[in-house]
Amino acid sequence: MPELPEVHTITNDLKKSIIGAQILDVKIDPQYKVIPDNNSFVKLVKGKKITGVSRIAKNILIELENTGILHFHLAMTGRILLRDKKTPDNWTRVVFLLKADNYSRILKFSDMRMFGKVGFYADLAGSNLLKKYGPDLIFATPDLDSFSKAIKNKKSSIKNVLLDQSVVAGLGNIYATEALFLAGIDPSRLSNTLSKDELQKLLTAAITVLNEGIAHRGSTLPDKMYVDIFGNPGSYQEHFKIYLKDKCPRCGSGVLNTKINGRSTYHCPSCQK
DNA sequence: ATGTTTGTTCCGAT
DNA sequence: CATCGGAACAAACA
Repeated sequence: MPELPEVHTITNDLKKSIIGAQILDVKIDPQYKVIPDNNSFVKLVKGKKITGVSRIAKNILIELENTGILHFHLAMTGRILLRDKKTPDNWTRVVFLLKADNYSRILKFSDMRMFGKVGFYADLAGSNLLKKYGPDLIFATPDLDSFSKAIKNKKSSIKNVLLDQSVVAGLGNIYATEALFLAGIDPSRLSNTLSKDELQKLLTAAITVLNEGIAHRGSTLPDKMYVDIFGNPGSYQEHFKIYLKDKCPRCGSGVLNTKINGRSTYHCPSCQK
């Protein structure tokens, strides 16, 4: 599910909602496995105070006073929910009981398909999170030269390269598809055939769609899987130009739905060259 | 029953 | 050894 805009929205909302709270208790579904292991996780996290919330690429980090970092990756169907009272939520895997001076809340990690990850790390260095990412398209926008170099270094379709988080961090299947439409580039083009001008358009388009996604609090597809921490859907899906579309909004041509490296791709054969 | 699905990692081929 | 593409991870829905 979540690409950068969804993860960014969740991170910002958590930042406003849970900093200063103490984690009174942690419950893990015994069928579910966290890192390093369920027993150690509970021991390490229980009783700790939350001092910060941040995002690295599509990872959410909750900093705990003096002890370390809670790490969440939502993958395809992960959710983080903040509830005021006990509420039945599907696919709940880990539950944190939070207590602050003026409230008690329940923080839940839910994940239908269980591709996501929950872990505790004593520090960032132990987490691998610092190594594998290219520049964050929102926090550390690359300049054209470094973007070009990273893109041309790869031998694959431009769509596939945009999904490679070690090239640039943040795009997923939907926003990469939208960015390529906005830039007028055929997603199946080999990345090393793009001109400087096309790369500039693509970089600008990628940053634009991610910012618009954030402004609309993310995208919720027809399956309703993505919701924010309050359980509310995003609305950027109402502004998709090409993803899931039949007709090109620019020229009216039929949109082609193809697969590139196994991922569903939409493009206009007339507007994207 | 079969084919889809917002992400990432691992493995075999090149 | 590095890189790429496909399979796998697992669950629900049409």
